[in-house]
Amino acid sequence: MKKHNLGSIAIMLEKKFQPAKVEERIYRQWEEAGAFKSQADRVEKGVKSYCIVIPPPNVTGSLHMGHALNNTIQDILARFERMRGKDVLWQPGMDHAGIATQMVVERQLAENGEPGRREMGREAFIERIWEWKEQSGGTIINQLRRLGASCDWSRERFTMDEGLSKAVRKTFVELHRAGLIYRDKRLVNWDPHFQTAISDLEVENIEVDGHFWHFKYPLENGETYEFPIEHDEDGKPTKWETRDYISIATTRPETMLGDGAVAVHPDDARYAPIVGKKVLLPLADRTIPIITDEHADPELGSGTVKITGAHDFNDYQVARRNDLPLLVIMDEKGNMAGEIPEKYKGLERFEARKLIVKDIDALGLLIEIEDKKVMQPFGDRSHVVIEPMLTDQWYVNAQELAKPAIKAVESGRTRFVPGNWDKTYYQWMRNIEPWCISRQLWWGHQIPVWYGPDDEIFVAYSQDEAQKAADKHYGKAVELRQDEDVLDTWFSSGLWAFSTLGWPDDAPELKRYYPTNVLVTGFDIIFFWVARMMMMGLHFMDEVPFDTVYVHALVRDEKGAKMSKSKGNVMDPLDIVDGVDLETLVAKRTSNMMNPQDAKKIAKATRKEYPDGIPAYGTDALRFTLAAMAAQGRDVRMSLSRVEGYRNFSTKLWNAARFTQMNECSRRDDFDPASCKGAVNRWIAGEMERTTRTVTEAIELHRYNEAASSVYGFVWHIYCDWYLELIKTVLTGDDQEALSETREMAAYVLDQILKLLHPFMPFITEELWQSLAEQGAPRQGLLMLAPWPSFTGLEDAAIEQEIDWLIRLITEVRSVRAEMNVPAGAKVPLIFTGAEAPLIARIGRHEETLKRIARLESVSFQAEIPAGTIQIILDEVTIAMSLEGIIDVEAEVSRLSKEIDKHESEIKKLDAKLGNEKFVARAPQAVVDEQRQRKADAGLAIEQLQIALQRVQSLG
RNA sequence: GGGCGGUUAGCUCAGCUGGAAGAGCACCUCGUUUACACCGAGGGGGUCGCAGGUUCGAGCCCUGCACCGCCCA
Repeated sequence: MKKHNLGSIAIMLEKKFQPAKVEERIYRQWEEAGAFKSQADRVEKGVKSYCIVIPPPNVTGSLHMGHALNNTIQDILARFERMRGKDVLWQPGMDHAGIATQMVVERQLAENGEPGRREMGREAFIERIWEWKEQSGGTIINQLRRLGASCDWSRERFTMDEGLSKAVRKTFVELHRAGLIYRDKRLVNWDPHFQTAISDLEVENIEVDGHFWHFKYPLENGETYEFPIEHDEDGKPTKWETRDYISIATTRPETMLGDGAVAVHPDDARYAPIVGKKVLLPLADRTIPIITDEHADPELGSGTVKITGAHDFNDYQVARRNDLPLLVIMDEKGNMAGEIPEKYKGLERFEARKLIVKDIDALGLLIEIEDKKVMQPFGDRSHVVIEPMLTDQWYVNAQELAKPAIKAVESGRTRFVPGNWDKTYYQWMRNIEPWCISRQLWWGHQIPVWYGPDDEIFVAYSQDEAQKAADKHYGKAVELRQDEDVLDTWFSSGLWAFSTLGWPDDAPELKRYYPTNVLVTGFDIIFFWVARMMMMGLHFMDEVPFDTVYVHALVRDEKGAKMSKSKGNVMDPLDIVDGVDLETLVAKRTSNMMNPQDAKKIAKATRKEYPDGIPAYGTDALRFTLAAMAAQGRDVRMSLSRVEGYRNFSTKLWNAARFTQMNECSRRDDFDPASCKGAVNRWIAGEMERTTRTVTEAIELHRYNEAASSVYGFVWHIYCDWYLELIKTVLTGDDQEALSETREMAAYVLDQILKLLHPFMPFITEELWQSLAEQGAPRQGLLMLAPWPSFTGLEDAAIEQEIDWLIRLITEVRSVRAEMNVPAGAKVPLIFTGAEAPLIARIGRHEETLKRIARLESVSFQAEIPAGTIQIILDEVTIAMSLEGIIDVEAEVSRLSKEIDKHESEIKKLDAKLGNEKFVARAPQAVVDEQRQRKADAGLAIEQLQIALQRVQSLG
């Protein structure tokens, strides 16, 4: 390497970017500079605000690929808008995750052999959770820092904070006063493990191998009827049998003890004779009626359905319609209870099932057991079978709140990107059910409801206030007890977009940042969260919480499978950043498994897929991969080869910077790219303008993949492949004027590249920005806070055409050399024929470069094509390469013939088009002209190629 | 059953308003040229799922079908 005098301060860049060495330092610099901070008090004219609220990760959570994608996109937007001069607030925080957190701490207590939650009591347990939160909660927040997330951490919020809790209480009280929160007894999804109600959304319906048990329910008093058992072609019964029972089928035999009726379809003729009669419910020793209801499907099984109103959602509707009793036959643990025979009381529900089937069989009433796939509901946290249960709970009238929320999207006040997600939103919102908000947990916002001695309800902001109201109501001091339940975590998350900004207080942030600009989220929580924020935001703020909801894809594994612990295909984003050895990876994937029996299989697959573990690629490579793959409306398949490719890209950029450094490409403060005289410099200025525009527009439109690939292509295939190659002659030449212009331009363009790339690759760009500061004019500050580039007027069609021609020429020469197996070191003469003055001048401008890059011995002009040469046809000129002694005539004939074929088939296609009168008549003139021009060009090329062909053939 | 999406190079995917089928990776050949082998140069590779239709013209618009995925019931 040639030594340059760079002065005493400049230290040559290392050969490669080393993320592990740099990332932490850079992040600290940003934080120390206060670069992430929003400035609600900034009053300069024209400074616009830009706000994103983070989808609050769960306090128990740790970073997965979904978070990495979600937060990379948010960070791209935050950094982009910050550089565009906006006052950006990216509001971070976490939610308290009622069930999950309680579960974690309870498990910890059990592992330590400490007293359980109930033994220690509510207050002590909650204290314990806070302790846990301080020590090990929120690991995800630090992991987000590793991703480079530029959140305003000084404003971090937690849904259990005092401020947010105040917001929750106010919301509850006001909705209650408005009649939009009420208490009701309905069927809920009951989780027998956690012993709490959960929402529909926390229930996963999974298809499992189950059974259809067919029982006989005998008719009361031994009555009989004729039941058709054979039919003719028209479906008319031809044979009957006498039955003294009705046949029912169930997937859940244990619920039969709670049956209130047997239903048949009103049009089902088979059962018409016995409708209204009663059957004797086996084991339970009571009778139940045979009723008609549309719910019974004549096609399914025997066409009858037993109705257990208190333990099935469909049956519940039937029971209500038909005024049937709702018999609760299980307790909160899922054990049999209530008005049932003694022998079943206290039995666990699946034990009870076995016994009941056995007992029915013993009575001779079991007809058959059919194998059947059944959809079974499971708690998404507890993984136990969810039990529909009839309980008293608090509800939000979601139907009412949904009305304005639907309207807001219909009218475009909030817009989904990509647009088709609004259908999902509508579908959910228009069929919304009452929202059960109470949870039988301890961790969360305790419901601000107090009960008097006679269960009179007092809803208030505080105990004091409730007490006052109660004392007034009763006319004396009474003892109140607060509702023991807490609110659904999503109740507080629903307020997130404004509670984090200070509501209900009159905070400056609320005024400045609400409504927020964009919400970035995965489609899986449109229901959970987006819908609820829309409802709450519109109700309490009278304004939508965000203008745009950008819905990104799910991150899947390389094969397209959803990442999950149980499949053992989870990839930890930080393992891609930092690298991980095989044993650690295997251990991670096989620990704390729900199905430990899968561990072996998963370990084996992991060893096979990553025999050497995963190398460290750094944060920038991961982020760029996610951005480049985040095309709208598509899932992201995480592929390490893509990450590797983008890691290579960062190395490429790094080395381009090294190159400029070695060549003393120093920045000049007042440099104006429009001032350049050199053709190559003017050309790169135009390309830079185009790329800047594309990247800017693409980010604005949330086309992250397009922005990423545009800047990628510019850096690698324009700046590195061509620009830096084309300027090498100037850099080593002695034209001082051209040299300084070129050095300044090279440095200038690199600076713009760093800016354009910064939102995607914040670390390497900031590092280079600072390293290159040592050379040339002093930096004003961090790249993170540097202004986003914007150019006009640098594009020049003539220059573009010139450099494009030069590039095509070089490519042609290289291609011929490769095909003719000209040794890489061999320099050959190049002879132009048919070149007119402007072209000769153009060639003159690039002669040195041309000779260097195309490995030419000389460039000359002649009237005739010399013998013993190979010809290249480029537009109107024929270019001869003198390859005396090394021409492979056969290869050349085949090369030229192939070229001719290509043009001929092109002409054929064009002829077909142009020969079509309708095309000529109806297509736009410009299109027709273009086709004609193309045909002319192809014809000319063929002519020249044929001449070349003849010459070569004459050699052989 | 209802809804949404997908099917383009060996793989992963772009392709926006209909007007010359693209990228990355992989593959083949060559290569110590003043940044980079995590590199450079050159090259091969496509019935755009199938069948109709609209249009001067369809990967793109319409209809039907097949297969795959997701959500809801």
